[in-house]
Amino acid sequence: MQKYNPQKIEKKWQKNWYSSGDFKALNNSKKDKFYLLLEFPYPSGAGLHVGHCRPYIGLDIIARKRRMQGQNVLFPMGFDAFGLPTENYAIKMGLQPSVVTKKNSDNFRRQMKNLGLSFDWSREVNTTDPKYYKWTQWIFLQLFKHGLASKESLMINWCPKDKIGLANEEVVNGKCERCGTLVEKKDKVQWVIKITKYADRLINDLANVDYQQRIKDQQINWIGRSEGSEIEFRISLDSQGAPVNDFKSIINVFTTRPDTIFGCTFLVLAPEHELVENLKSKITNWGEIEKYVKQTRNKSDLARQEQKEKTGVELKGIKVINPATKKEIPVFIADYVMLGYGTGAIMAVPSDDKRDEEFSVKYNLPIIKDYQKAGFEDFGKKMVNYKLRDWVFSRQHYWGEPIPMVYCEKCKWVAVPEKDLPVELPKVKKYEPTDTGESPLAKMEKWVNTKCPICKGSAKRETDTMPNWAGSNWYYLAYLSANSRGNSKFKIQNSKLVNYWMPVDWYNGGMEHTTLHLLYSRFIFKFLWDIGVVPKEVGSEPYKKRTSHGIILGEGSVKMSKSLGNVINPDEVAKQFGADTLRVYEMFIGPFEQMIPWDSKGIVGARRFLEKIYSLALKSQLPIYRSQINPNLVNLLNKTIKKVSEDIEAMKFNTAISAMMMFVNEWAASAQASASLSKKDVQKFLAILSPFAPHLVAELGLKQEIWPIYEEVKEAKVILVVQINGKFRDKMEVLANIDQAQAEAIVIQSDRIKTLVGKTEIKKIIFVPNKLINIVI
RNA sequence: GCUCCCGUGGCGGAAUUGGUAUACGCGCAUGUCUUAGGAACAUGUCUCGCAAGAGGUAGAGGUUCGAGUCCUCUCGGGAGCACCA
Repeated sequence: MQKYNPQKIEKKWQKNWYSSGDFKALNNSKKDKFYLLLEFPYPSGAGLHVGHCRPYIGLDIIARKRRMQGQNVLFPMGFDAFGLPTENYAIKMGLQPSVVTKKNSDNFRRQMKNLGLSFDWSREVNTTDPKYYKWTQWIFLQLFKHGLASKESLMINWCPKDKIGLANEEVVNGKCERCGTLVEKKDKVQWVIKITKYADRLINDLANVDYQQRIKDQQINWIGRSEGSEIEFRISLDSQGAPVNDFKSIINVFTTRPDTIFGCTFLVLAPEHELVENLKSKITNWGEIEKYVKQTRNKSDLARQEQKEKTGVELKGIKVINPATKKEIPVFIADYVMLGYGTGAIMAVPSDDKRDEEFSVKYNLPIIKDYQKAGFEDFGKKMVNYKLRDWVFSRQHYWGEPIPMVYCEKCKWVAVPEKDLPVELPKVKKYEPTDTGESPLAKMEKWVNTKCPICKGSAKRETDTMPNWAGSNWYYLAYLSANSRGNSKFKIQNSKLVNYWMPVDWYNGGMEHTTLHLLYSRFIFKFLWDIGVVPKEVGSEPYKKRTSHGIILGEGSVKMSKSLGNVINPDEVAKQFGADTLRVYEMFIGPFEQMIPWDSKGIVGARRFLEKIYSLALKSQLPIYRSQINPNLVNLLNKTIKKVSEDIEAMKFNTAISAMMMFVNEWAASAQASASLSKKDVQKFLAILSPFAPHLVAELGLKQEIWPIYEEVKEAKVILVVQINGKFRDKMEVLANIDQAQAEAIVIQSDRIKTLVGKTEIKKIIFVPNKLINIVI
């Protein structure tokens, strides 16, 4: 008998699939469409590791099954290749980033093919292709034209190591999401996109999509909508005792608890609040105030969060009137109040708020514990606040999409005309980031100096580039019109294709993108829908369903990382055990959505399973194993078909495989006794196995790639569990569908039950048809 | 601090609506084939007990004929958010 040799058969079938275009999706078809999407990777120099492969294999199984079920499946792949690591690597090696990108994507593609993944490679996209980013820039122009992109001066998060500005979403615990460096605050003029205008829709429309609950929760939490009131506090007297009546004399606070207004005994402003500067002339302790404000500005966000004790300074000479009690109360600045949230000012209610209480205790301020709340729920002006910030969209680096804007002294910021897109990245010799926070493109005078599209006077190009999240905002639309590698003529406005394919039926990606790419791309899709680029009937949500996989950890449950040297390369696993073994093992290792440690010993189980199938399938072609059919095995096959069909859709790949293992164990036992399966049934089993181990099944000769239909098994006899007082005592085979009286009669006659019950009185008998009988004594 | 998730053998983990706890795999043990090896094959593998039986899903209570599953509390682990007013 031949030995299972995956290395040989896998190469053969991969060559066959990828040259024949087996996985091509049709842009029009009578079949049902099914758009299955995976987050496209950033092609790093390190290549794929086994953690990347987990979602690829999982979704590949779904794609292959749906094709067998007769659907027109679009399962595309591409590369999101702009970004810092490539730029840094290119700088180090003295290469052009585009050269590095090509090399890395080629390697990623090779590795994916090595796993037998059924991507439609004819639709591959790459975000760094000028034909692609032409449309990324086009979207930016639309945002600008609709007033959703503007250049603003603001305090941004600045990573001193990467020398780049960061969006709020890219700061994790006060540190740069990418490199972990402590983030600084920097005053900069930046392009900002008004995602906050979509905050409510981004929350509300979650009701209409099928996302895992943890994903919805995280997005809702991030957007952080809270309803409350804005309340005006008037400044009562200046330091000279004269009334102040100009606009500066009002302090607006935001509160979610207007009903606690009677308990408000002081106000607190964020130290950076503009009113502090405006009230300078009235403040008697200005020196002290100035010092505190300076201290706050120098503090990092993390240091501000970590400090345990509350600090602050009273604005002496300033008092405000509590609009409910009409009493004069003092005003403080303190760094526990943030400028970025609400109005940057709060009414402190020490009786109801822990933080205010701490502050009151420290500075000896009155705490009123007993006051009227009822009837004041609507005090002030109703207002909604969000934690979500607008999206800082400028990056001071080379390897990104140029922002297609021109600055003219006369006409100010002017959009590059659409016909002039793409604004291509110029080839530069030096593209190191600068300490001044200026983009490396700024030094390219030839490129920077241009003409104003409006007045034709001299003008300068924007030299900042877009963040690495820009290209992934619309890539699911790019796949629709992509036709072949490097030659795609993308068109974003293609209502026929968009109508046919969108929305994406099922989208899987990492949890780490929930408040980044996933949120951003939902926002951009809604915008494209609003301006009519996406047909109305498609709806304003790009993804119908979103799932997330768990990451794979190294052995001993530590993170797999280059620095720990515990990264497992799928190429090596495939070389040693075969790609099918790797596929089966990664799916069997544990629940798909759960974090799981890699176990190099466990792989052999998957390999043994496939070897067993290989030899059983070959044996089953021998006449001796055909002569006798084992009906129990046929029943089990049908149950297995049902289980595997359901489990794949629920992403319970681990239990699907365990069901197939049980079946194979029974099959092997049956074959030992020379009773086996019909040719047709062997084909059925190979069919349900094929999404998991496609090479092996192809080698064993699956005749028709059709997903088998489960045949309901009508069992004549069932196993009835017998309990006494809820404890398992016995089981017996009885005819199916017998009633309680019949069951009782049979059970009572059993010697075992007779002795156990003895002479004790039977109080009650619980009967669950075809399942269980419980005697209560 | 708030929100969510999770605690089952030596290990990864199974267990429709509450109904035989530990499926499946790894590891381990014994044996077989083999010059040898194991990524081969066979059998066994929660605890106590010779057995009958008893106990057992982090701990303590509760609901129920019956609880890994539902409720309450405690302990432990993980994730997300965070002076968010």
